[in-house]
Amino acid sequence: MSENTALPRKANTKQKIIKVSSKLFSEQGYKGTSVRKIASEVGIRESALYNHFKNKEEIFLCVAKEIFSTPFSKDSADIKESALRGKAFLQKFAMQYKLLTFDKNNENMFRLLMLELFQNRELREQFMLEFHDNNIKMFSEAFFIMMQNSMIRSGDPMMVAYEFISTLFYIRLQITLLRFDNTPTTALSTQFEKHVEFFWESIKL
Amino acid sequence: MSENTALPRKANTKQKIIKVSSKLFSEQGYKGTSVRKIASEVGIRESALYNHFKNKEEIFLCVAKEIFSTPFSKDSADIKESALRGKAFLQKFAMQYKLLTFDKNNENMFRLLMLELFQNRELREQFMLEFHDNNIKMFSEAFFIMMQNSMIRSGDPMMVAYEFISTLFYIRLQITLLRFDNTPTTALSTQFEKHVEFFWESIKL
DNA sequence: GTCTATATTTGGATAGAC
DNA sequence: GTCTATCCAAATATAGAC
Repeated sequence: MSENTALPRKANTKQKIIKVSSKLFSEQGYKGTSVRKIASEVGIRESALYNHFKNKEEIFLCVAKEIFSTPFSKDSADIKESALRGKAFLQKFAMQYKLLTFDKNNENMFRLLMLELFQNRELREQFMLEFHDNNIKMFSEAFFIMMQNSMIRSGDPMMVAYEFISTLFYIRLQITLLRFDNTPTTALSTQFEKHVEFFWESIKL
Repeated sequence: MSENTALPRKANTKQKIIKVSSKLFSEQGYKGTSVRKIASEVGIRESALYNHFKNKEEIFLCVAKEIFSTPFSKDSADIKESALRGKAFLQKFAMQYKLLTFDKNNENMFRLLMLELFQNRELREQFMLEFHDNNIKMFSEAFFIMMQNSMIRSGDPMMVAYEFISTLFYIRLQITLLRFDNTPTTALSTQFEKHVEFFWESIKL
């Protein structure tokens, strides 16, 4: 067997640090996670950590970068086309949202975001931008098109977007909270679908 | 002037500690707030703090108690009556919710709740109960009554309750985030009202 | 790149005088 | 109830040998 069958070991210490930190930060928060704990869980001494990162802050920033690296494809090019599919468009988005909610890695990053939201101004601004503004913008466009095509009742497209998104976020927060305590989320597992159903009934013509 | 014109001074040290801690915890979180900072802001030595509280944890618990002491009157006795008022009932609740959102003290407690939500299991459970379950229960009742009286389209009352509450929460979170950075909330100031408008249009018969 | 050793700071908490 | 003094533990970070 060649020496890199599984992992290149040494060269990947940095990756391992990121992975471990990612887990710890998302469970205990920034203040609650000590460099000691990170090092010990990685299996090296604290001093060795500083060969890979300047300080604790830099480790955090490296981890935090991943929070907003969501693989949501929002090609505003084909929004027009997608919007014409009406309910199916909403369903597709809600399903992607659901997948993210239950994806282990995205779940951790979402938890980290919530944990540090009020501790980190930059995180707040990015949250507003990526979680809110961008989605509002996209859905405003979509709902506007639906209105033009008499698929839904007319009104302020941005308002409709706001209503649609807010509930998705709330469901995600609730599920993430329950899962953190290993509480079953069965009652909520179909909430995303139900939301789309209810919402479409509310706006369709 | 008698000696208790303004404040009884000594006897109220405990109250001052609670007030100061309340502010600090809600800004920096539990870990981010040191007993040193609390004592210094109160104007006493750390050791003196321990005459009033056993330890830091006890101070926090004392502060945290206030989080759920919301003065929401939910006399389930007059729910029946209130529900019959339909839209006005939703408006009234939304306005109370709005007041809480902008009330300085409630704002701090809400921020503290969000800050420690993923750090404190008991807080999570209380959040689920007080912020979610109780409201869902009340609104389920109310919407059920409205359905029976053909005021709104029929469906699962709990689902309708969920949709109504989730957006309120989202608005509150967003406003609290903005205000933490002293960002103007003008764009959101009427969001509660708009939500009720949109929502009522969605369900009314 | 990792280790041992150590510097330095900060934080929670107690003892005992007043 | 508050103060001074002090203790102890934990945490971030660096120096220098291997």
